[in-house]
Amino acid sequence: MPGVMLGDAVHRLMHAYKHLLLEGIREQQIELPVTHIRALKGICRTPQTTAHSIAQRMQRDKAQITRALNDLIDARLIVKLDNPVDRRSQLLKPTPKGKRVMARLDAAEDWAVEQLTRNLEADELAFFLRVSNTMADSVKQTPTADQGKT
Amino acid sequence: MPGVMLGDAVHRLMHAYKHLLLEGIREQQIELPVTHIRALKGICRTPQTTAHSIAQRMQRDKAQITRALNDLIDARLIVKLDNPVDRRSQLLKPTPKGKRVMARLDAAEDWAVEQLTRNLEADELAFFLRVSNTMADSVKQTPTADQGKT
DNA sequence: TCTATATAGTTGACTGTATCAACCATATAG
DNA sequence: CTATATGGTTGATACAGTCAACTATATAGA
Repeated sequence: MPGVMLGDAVHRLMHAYKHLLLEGIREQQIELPVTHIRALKGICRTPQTTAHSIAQRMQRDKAQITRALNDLIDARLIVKLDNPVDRRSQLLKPTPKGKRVMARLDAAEDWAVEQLTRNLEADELAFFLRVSNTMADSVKQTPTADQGKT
Repeated sequence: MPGVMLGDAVHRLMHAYKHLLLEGIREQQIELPVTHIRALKGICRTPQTTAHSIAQRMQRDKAQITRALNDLIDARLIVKLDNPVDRRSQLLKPTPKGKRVMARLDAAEDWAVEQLTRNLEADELAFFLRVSNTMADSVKQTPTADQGKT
């Protein structure tokens, strides 16, 4: 009967990760919520990104992305450039400052992940990732309440 | 470099679980946020529970618990009884209605877990739980934010 | 006993996360 | 040209999490 335990396990893990990450980030003297960090990471990692593609990759509501992006722009971490092929959207690009912050963010995340996984072997972590993604993916197959929103 | 992937994996899984759970709950025609459900479950499972012990078990802020408990009381799902051994606290007990709701909640959660784990073997799930808990637990060993703070 | 401190719980204020619906501008199919 | 789809913005709202101040009771120590 793992029914009860799975929910708690996920919840606990989520908090553990989030708090470690925030701790690492504070150490880097950066003040950004986790959502913003994830968005910035997406932008730094993929060139030619738009708000839409970020929203898709993060599987988040585009409204949330818009607001996170605005904060990142206010903080001078990213800029919007006109998209030559579609005037509705803009391409997102990190500023030099954004890249510097990203580097420190990566360090913070590495540290957080290291804390989280220090009692694990590499193969255990790989296994975890595989199973975790299998579970997350199995939602998409859900027949009921399928609204297919992208 | 699993650094990046772990965060996303946890995030994705958390959402998948939450949404499945809420979907199952809606199907049972119950309207309760996840926090409330987790609190109610804690109360139903353990006799002689207090707000404090719920907060501890869920690792949540006691303020949050207070409010969730109030909602559960308003919904006539639990009651507070005077604690004979400590007049500062009250014992929490599900009402008959609370127990009935809990049963349906269990069904909803079972369904959600089943959706989530349908592509997994039992041993994979067990392994996942072990690894997940190992990670969540490793936070507690953290030398508490003492990493070369400037 | 009186006092200090710890604990259980409540409340207010605030931040962050997630979602929905309405809306604007541009793109594109017919 | 019109209808519709898409990218993005905004407002509103609900949930989640946290912190600090506060009340009341409990308990240890001088």
